[in-house]
Amino acid sequence: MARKSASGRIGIADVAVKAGVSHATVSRVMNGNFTVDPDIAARVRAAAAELKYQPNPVGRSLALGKTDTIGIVVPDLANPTFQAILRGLSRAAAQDGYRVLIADSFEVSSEESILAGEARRRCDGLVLCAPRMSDAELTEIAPSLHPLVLINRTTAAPDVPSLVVDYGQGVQDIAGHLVELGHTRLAFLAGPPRSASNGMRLKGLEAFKAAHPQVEVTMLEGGSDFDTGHEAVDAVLASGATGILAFNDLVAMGLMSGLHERGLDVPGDISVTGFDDIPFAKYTTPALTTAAVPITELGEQAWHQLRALIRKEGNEVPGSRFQPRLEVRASSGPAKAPRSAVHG
Amino acid sequence: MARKSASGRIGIADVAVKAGVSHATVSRVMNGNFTVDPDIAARVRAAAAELKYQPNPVGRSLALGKTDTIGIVVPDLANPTFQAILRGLSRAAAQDGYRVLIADSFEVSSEESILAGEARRRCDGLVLCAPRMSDAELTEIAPSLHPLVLINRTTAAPDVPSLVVDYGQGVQDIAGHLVELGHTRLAFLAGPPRSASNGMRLKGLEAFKAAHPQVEVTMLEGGSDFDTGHEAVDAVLASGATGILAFNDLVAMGLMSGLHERGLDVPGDISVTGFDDIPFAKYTTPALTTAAVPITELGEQAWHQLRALIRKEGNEVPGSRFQPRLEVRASSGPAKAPRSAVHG
DNA sequence: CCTGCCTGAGAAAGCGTTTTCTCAGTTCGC
DNA sequence: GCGAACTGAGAAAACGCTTTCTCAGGCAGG
Repeated sequence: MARKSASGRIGIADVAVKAGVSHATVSRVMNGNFTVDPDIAARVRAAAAELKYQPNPVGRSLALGKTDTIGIVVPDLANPTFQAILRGLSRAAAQDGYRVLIADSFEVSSEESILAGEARRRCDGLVLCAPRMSDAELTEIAPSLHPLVLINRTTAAPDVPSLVVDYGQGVQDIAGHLVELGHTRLAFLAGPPRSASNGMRLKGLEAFKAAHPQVEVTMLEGGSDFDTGHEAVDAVLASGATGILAFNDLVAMGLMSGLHERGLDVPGDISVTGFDDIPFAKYTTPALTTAAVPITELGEQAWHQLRALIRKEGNEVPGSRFQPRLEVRASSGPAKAPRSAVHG
Repeated sequence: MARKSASGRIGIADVAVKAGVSHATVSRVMNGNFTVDPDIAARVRAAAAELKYQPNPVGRSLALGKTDTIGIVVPDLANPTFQAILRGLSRAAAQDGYRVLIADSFEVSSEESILAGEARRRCDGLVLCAPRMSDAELTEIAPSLHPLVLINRTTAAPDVPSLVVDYGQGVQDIAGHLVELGHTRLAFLAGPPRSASNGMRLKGLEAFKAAHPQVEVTMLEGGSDFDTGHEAVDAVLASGATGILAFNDLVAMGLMSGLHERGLDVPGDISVTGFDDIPFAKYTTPALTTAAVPITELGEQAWHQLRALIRKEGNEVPGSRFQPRLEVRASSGPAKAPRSAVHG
């Protein structure tokens, strides 16, 4: 049976004695160093195969100073957006032989920076996903986290590319779409107050209001999940708006569900729009009008940026801006003509 | 400025010289070893704080022989079920100070075992999620992966707890529910052939058929996502069944969407049921009747089992069986009386 | 035939920790 | 007051690997 070294596992030393060479030589063979005599190399490979030797990555990492692992910290692993980013990131990184370590901060922003630091130390680089921490804190810790890439957040710290979705433009597109359909009273069902992406939406709406003074836009407090939307029915109806911009698709779905329970028709009575275009959006009844965000691609891009940083490629650090694409489906329709105030 | 050792980062050696002690002493202080003179300990702590010293986890891992990290390999990170398991696992592990490394096999079963091995070597333990590999292969590699816990799969290999959802019982519950509603012609929209959980459902249905000879159950080929359900409309209608058991909620949603496009009413014309009770299920129109699987809890339990293994607690390795809970909602209703065979 | 270059492999020095081993310096008991 | 037990901290080994350093041996050139 395979002999074991002091510890339980087979190590480079075992292969070395079996092949009758030094561990240095085994290492050379395993790493494709061609300064080894072919015969000896073959002997080593045979020994390694027979022993089923697999180099210990921890020892390797220590010697090489790299782990072939990157970290990602997200505020909430339950959020489909972050799941999609994780997926894109993981897939792209895997293609280059990197693994990903996840850290979920559960929306407690005070933990974020510790979590990020810990994750970073175990990895070769870090992706910080829509961090909830303050700008000051972010700028402060950013240098210690390098190589670092930011998603949906920017910072003054140097050498930190950031990939951001242009939520501001997205809501303007949606609002414009609703206005074209004849809606003059809109309502925005906002997201979590600390969310930077919510802030961007609000700014976008301000711009929209400035450009369309004739349109009334009511702001409603909200959140980011189904229940938020479901519970917002009363507030939405009270606003008198006929076109609702929900913070995201989840909220929109919750809202549609709530409206349906009240016997209201979407889009007959009220038009509802989402944001993100999560996979489910196509399959709601009615199918949800939303702004599609190429979110998986975002994760993929995050890896590419991070990879450039890790490899110290001189590429100036650009970051990118992603434009949402308006996806018109069945949940938005012509504004109800005031006269046809059908009850039910 | 903080002096740096040969490498870029501050190490234990830097703290040692700053505090005027040996690195051994610094290590002792950092690890709460009380055989150090309080004055010296204070000096060390001050130096560490001033230098913002954080121990390098890789060096630590090598010395300690543990990484405080566990791995999980999933067949498809896009699948809500695996996302939920990951979430539960990650949360539970984090509470004990463990991080999780993810590996996505993208449904290519040939890669699974390599992926699992690689992940395992970097971690203290592994969770294998519904692996697609053959029983033989699983049994073969299981010992080399220990500590290992299996989800939705069992193996003959010893010391491998496995957590499985009783899908067989679940489908029987759903079928029973439909029969109670008066349905006598059912159809099962199956999942991926290689999926073990699909196999369990099939077995459950066999048992059901044996117990209810008067009920006709048609088997239809399928898959595990929306599109599968959406494309299955024709096959479903052709079967003449009035009660459809979809492989999971996603398939059910796709199917409902397709039926809706054909102008058919759910549950008026056809009852549709799902499986899993993903968060979206409550918010479809109509809300989806399904079998709720406590999936996040599954991830949590997986961690507890794995933890016991890592800590070598003698607990006999039980594994657990999770019973789905029938969740009756609006998508299932009384079977249409045969006379009212409305066309379209 | 001797010097010098070159090839190839072993010895050894890291990588950054923890931990055992060792040994000064104290304290205690007799 | 002297050896024994004890305390506390430095030296060194260990963890498993990579890589530089070193050096023996082979070969060509003068």
